[in-house]
Amino acid sequence: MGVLGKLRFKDQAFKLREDAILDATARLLAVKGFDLITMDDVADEVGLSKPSLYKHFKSKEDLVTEAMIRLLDGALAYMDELPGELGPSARLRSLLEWVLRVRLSGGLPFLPSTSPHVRAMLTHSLRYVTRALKLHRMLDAIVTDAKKRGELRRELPNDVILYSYYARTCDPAVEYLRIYGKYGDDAIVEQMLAVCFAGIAGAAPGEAGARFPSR
Amino acid sequence: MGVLGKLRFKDQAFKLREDAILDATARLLAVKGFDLITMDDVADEVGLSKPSLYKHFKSKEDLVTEAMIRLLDGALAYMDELPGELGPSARLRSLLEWVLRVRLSGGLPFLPSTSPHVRAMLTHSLRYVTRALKLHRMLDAIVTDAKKRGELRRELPNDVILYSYYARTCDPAVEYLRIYGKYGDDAIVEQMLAVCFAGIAGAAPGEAGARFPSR
DNA sequence: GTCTATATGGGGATAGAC
DNA sequence: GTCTATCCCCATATAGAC
Repeated sequence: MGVLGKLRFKDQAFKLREDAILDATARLLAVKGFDLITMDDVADEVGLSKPSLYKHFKSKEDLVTEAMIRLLDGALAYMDELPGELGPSARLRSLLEWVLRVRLSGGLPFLPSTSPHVRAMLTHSLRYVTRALKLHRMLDAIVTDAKKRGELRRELPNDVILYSYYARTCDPAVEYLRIYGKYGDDAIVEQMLAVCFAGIAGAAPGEAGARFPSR
Repeated sequence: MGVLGKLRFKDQAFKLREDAILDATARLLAVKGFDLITMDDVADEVGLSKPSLYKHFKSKEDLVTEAMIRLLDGALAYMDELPGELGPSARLRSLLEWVLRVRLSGGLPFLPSTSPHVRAMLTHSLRYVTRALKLHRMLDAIVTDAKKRGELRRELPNDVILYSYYARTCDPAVEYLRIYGKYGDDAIVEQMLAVCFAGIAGAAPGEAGARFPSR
């Protein structure tokens, strides 16, 4: 072993510390959002000093981008592990449930929704965009399949379904239900899934479908 | 008239300028969000200098809170103007449509969703909370009524419906549809309403209702 | 690679003239 | 009440010792 083993050990430790930093970043992102995070916060959370952070990530934007990339990787890995016999609609449900549970356990920043600044930052990262596009295409195919089977409403365009779906992953209703509604995590997930897929409207189609011209 | 008339004229001008400031604030909030707005931005947008802003509003938080209050007042006024014969579900649709159209025309900050900081700030304003509570109670009664009529799903608790409804007013899907989907405003509003009330699931209840245990 | 100490810049808020 | 000029804190990022 010798020198090579030592180097690999060092690399491992380095990687572990990086993971710890990214964990802390994700946790803080979920609580404070991008703008209000300070590098001091992250450093304190990990138990490192600020300059050490900059040895790992060259800027705050880089750090946050990396955390978001890891998040997408988690989602992609989750999709890969789903059993092959699962139908398209169930796949969508399952992924949304996973994302909501990650969020409820304090891990996930509901970030892509936030400021234009953050969106611009992420879309300028090739590595992020690559993963986002891969996931998007995968989900787009699933939606198409689900519509074919009648599991999703055929009259809705794919992008309307997908963007609404993405929005549910960062839906503030989750926070409201936890803070004001006093629901447990399981109940929140269940309700969110129900509303996402079935909507809030009941069986009376007359009134529910009625429109009132605004202005 | 004399002195009194002059004073009233001055007050009117003052009020008009305040409205202009609040308009600009709302516009900027919609674009940049609370954290990224600077008082210089607002001053420039209105064509005033920064210290003059502070003659009208004692702090940035005060300014933004006031803008949000005016927004709620607008919603309350809109609800008052709805024709009495309109059913509960149609009232909900109509208000959501109004909010979305305000947002699409660049006016509305989808704020209450954002950071804990902003939420704390607003909940500490008695005037804001009063209005929010008034609107909330009004909508709660409407939801109860709608469920009774079968226009909304009876198995959903009121707060689940309401928080989901609130979340739709600041749904990032609107931005995505405009930016990537290239839809017109009318189409976006229509799709958003459809998804909100009817969900994305289709008529095949077997698969759509299936669950997959996460983890 | 890790720390203490510091440079730099931006933005909220104000002083003081007019 | 409006402006110009300024204060001052805070947060990103770095210099330099160990």
